[in-house]
Amino acid sequence: MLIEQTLKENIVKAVSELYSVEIQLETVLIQATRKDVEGDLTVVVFPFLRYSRKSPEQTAVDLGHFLEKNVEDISSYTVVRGFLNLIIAQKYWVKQLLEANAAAQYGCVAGSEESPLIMIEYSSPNTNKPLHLGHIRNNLLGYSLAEIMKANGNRVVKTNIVNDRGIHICKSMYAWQKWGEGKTPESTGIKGDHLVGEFYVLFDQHYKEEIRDLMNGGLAKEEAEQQAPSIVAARELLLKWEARDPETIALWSRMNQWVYEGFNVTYKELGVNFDKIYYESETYLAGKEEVMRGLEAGIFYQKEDGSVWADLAGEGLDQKILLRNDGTSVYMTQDIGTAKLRFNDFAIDKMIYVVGNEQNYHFQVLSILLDKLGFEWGRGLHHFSYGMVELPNGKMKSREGTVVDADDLIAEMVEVARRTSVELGKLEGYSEKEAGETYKIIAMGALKYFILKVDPRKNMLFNPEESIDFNGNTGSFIQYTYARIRSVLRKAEERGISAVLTADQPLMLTEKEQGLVKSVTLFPATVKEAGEAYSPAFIANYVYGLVKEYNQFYHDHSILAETDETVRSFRLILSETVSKIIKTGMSLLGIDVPERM
RNA sequence: GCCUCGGUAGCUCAGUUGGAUAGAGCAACAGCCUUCUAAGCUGUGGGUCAUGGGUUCGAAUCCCGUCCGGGGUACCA
Repeated sequence: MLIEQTLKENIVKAVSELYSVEIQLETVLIQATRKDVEGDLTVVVFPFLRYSRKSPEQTAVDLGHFLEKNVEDISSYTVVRGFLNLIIAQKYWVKQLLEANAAAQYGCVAGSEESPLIMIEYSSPNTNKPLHLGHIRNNLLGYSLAEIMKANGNRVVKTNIVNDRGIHICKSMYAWQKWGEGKTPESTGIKGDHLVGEFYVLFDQHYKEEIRDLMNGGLAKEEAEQQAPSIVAARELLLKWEARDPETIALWSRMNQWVYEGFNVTYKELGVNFDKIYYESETYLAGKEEVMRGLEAGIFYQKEDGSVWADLAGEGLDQKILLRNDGTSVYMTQDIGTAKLRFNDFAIDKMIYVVGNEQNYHFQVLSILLDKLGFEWGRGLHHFSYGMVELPNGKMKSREGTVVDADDLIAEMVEVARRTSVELGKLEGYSEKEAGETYKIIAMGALKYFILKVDPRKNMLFNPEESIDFNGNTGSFIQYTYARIRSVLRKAEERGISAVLTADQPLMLTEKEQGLVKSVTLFPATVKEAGEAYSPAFIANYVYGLVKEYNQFYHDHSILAETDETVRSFRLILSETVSKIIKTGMSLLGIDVPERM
């Protein structure tokens, strides 16, 4: 059992005995002692002054005396400026370390059949263009979130809603029909999603030209935008699609298939996957049905032109359109249908949507609408909202071509990792295949960590020139530390050194060793906290802190050369435990760690 | 206009439920490879935590105002 809990209980007892007041366990605050002050854990005594009616110093002494007497692992205490600093017996830290090292999945809670079922939606691409940097952030956050939720003992279903229908797809389809010359991924050697994306761009180019020509011919901008032949043709395709025109459907399936094959390659590179994929083309009708049901039930209302609306004035919001006057559905309609199908398919306890913060309003409304429609889970939807990725020259705009393509970025990261590794003379003796795999692990580690270490809620800046970094607070630094520990452990094995240690063995720990063990014991709380706050960044920054601390320890202490067997055993176990935590922590971020680098 | 989220070192970012003297990395400068991997370690310089008030033993953190920026705001997804 962790000592914090014992301490809290004893402080409650102490306050009761000394000052005759019963306080709540939660009001007791215990934190790690500052590095420059003697002690391990610090009790903040200020909240108790009103009960003790004494000075902070005197109150701290009262409590310190009580704890020293009543808690076995407390060896002594100091009082500095009203803070009670407890010094904990070294034996306790050794015991904690041995427990951590022996645990099968230290810091993680095993789930069961009865564990809450959490569905996490992430990725959710449109099928008219390849994935870009913004999608990468989404995918990494979603995957990591799922891993963290699992580590906290939940059952998790990862899901993806593919926006496979709509005017955007028809634009690519029309461009391909008109200018495609029968090109396919096979005939051109171009990845399917990129090929379709090229036609989307092509469409936009022609569309813009047409608008310009029409405006030169005297039309107003709005009229030109409506009358341009390309957009008229794309709309026709959409109508044909809705009417299930066989030829249109065939082209639609064919081009979407190209995109899926392309996406799957990128997903594999990113290391993300899904348990269940929904397609908008299969859910939007269910949404329409729900809206019509709501209309009949009087929850929604219809305007003269036939469009269907929700009045959310009572919620402090506006009017929201749900069906256009031609009966076609909008974004919201589809999400209603998708949500309904999901809750039919799975016994979901909690639904989490990983979607950018530009859609905060959308999810606020979705939650209310589902609630109005009588779904008791409507209010419980959780929108995991994250900020945008910005480039040095501003936002990414796909139409303006200022996007960082996911595949290009990954390829570039791998290349830089390879070059750096070769320059540093690492991986000698590795086969080309082994080395290639390691470059990939390093490259993806750098990319993933760079994105996940940032607080999801905030917008983040990505500078392609500077961000591809392998030094400092990076995934590579963490991987490097892991590889080095593994190397030490291999050497120990080669030399026939094994670690033998029990908690009772007398041991004088150095300040760095003790600090490191303390950080190790924080890991389970970190995972739990991250699970509640849904924050991979919390895990990332913890792991970095631990690794930094380990590196300092590593440079100050020899591990293998130590002559004292007890000390050497302790350091070996400490190193091994740290490496296990690195591996677990990084896996919660979806990052692999290499045995060598 | 209204709603919402941000503003911490030159740059990119941390900062647990309010706790002690605000922390890393990058960039700059100076050191450290014959030992277990130098993708590392050590040191120096760098801060009005946007700003003004409030709450209290104590505020980067909570509340209010102001300034700046992102996003949203009735038929794009």
